[in-house]
Amino acid sequence: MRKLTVKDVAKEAGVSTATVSRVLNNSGYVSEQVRSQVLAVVKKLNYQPNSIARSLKQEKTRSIGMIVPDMTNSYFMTIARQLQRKCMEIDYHLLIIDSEEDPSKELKAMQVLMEKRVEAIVLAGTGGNQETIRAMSNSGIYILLIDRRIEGITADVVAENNRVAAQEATRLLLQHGHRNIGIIKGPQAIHTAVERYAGVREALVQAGLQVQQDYVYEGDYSRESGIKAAHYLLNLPEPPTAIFSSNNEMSYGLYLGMHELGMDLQDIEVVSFGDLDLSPLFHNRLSVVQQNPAEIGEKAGDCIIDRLARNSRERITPPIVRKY
Amino acid sequence: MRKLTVKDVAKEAGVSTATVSRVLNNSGYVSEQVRSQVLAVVKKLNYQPNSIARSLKQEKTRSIGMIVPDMTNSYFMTIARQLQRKCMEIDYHLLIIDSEEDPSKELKAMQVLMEKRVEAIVLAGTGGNQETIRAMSNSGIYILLIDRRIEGITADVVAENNRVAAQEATRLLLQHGHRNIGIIKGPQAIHTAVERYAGVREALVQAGLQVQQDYVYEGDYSRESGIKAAHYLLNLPEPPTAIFSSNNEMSYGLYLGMHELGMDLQDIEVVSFGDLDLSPLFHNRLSVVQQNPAEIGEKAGDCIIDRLARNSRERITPPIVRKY
DNA sequence: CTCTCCTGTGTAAACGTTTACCTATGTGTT
DNA sequence: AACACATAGGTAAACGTTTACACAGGAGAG
Repeated sequence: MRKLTVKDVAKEAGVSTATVSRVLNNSGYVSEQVRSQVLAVVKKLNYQPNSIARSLKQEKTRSIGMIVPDMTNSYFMTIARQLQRKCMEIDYHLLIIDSEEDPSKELKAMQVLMEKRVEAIVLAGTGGNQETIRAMSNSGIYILLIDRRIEGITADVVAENNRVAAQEATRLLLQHGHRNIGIIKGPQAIHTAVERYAGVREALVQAGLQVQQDYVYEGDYSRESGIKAAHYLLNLPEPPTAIFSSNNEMSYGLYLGMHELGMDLQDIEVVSFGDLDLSPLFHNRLSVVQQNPAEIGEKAGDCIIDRLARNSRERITPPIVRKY
Repeated sequence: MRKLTVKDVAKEAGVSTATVSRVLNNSGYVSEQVRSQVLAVVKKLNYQPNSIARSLKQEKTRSIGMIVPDMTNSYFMTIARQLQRKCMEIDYHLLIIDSEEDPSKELKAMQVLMEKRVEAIVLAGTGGNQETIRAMSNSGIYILLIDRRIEGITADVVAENNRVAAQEATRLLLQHGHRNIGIIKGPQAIHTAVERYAGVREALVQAGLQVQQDYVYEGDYSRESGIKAAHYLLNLPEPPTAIFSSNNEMSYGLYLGMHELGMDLQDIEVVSFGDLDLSPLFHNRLSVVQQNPAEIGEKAGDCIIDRLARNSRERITPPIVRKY
């Protein structure tokens, strides 16, 4: 029950291994006669080429790596799915690793991907490991940042325009007459969190208000921190009448916290970055900034294909920065 | 900027490639002197071994494949995360592919994994491809079914006891006095759906009731089908006073549907398989069957390690069927 | 009729590792 | 002194592909 090799096929078909390879790869010249003969044998023996050997010889692994900060978050996995589809189309495969928002795990992941000789890395980073990222980029591997920019790294980026979106979300609250707005911001190591917070501040300043630090709570994008934020903000002497929440997990936490406090969910107007399941049920008092992960995945795939197509190596182009 | 090989390291360190390899793998004898010398060179040149070449020579890829029916579903990805952790521990990596609940994509995925020479496949199947699965299993690769059994396939399975859980969930509704219970069941090609439906029926029969087909709606585990189910069940001449929903996505749909119909969410008592985000907010009228994906991932990892540890190949043991 | 070029096929050398086998020391035991 | 055995390290052959090169026959051009 040993695995078959190209030699077995060659022998059975009465040709050389070179010919078998040519048939399998549609390369070089091979007569129609022999071609079908070989294919018949392949089918008969149920031969499956060893892609490891192929990769070694061709010095191409036909694989790309992806590092996400939370594998259980459907936002990132929607990106991943779209990317995987694109990869499949060009016969590549996607190797997904979860960094769990932990820079040291991220580092490990990058090393693994390097050893696996992936041809590109799609990275939604934790914000750390700048030196390693730079080193890898210099060593020739294509690095594409998604969702989050990373400070000090110049590379292609596919991301949403968090700042403008946050501005608009904030303006919505202002238009509804709120002047006392609570802010649940994300961890300031993460680019999206910084951008969103900046957007909120800008909108407030434009409206002639100033940001009161008392009304800002820094969470870590987790549900638990949303609960804490709720307890903090809603127990202020003069609680906010509206809250901006920087991501959906924290918004879940916010609602859970309100529930713990015995409040009616409608007591506060909320605007959340990222959709919530069941959000339609809250629609009178909840607005969300719709994100479009599928589109990010799509565009990331295009970037990758673009780069891999031109056999790379030669050009040292300035990074293309794409914002959507 | 060519990639370094073991030869480069050997030359630089003034030793043979064999010695370098021995150092890197902690195998065979090598003096402390030479060892540190080699390691210094490795560090200095920033050499990274090519795991492709290693895999080829060793005929081990140190990789395992996983096929899930929905990559964006946090249930499966929680399993995946746990599994990936386990894999990392033993220096394996996990290759995750999304079948999107589509048997033909599943087939493609299996072929890719075979060519990649993964050492095991963890499969949450679509219910199809029995012949291929059998063939692969016969060809020596270890196949571990998770979450869902597959008809006609004998293999190790790590799954929850859906039937008993569904029974208990149903009994809860019965205890609350409901006699008119709507059922949203899942696609009958999928094992979990069959089991859950069976559990519900059993509980009803035990209570001396009989299943009325009018009150059973077959969805496809998607949110949309949950919405349709709501419209169907709640527009019956005599609508149910309680509903059993076979998975969480359909439960989301159910609530969205109720909302569309202008109903109060509290009008109906619901028991759902699989937790919902924000479910605490509904607690008076919603109960959920808590699932434990992390535990499934954990146990699946154990199975894999177990099997890989004994160098396999020799034993033809009867499959271990594990139910949790 | 010769020269060139296209077609079809085989031979063997890579790709970058690991490892079986060999040789050479030293060290302790009898 | 003779032997066994542990230590240390080199040589070269694999692993399963792809592909550069070589060669041969046939066709078309001059």
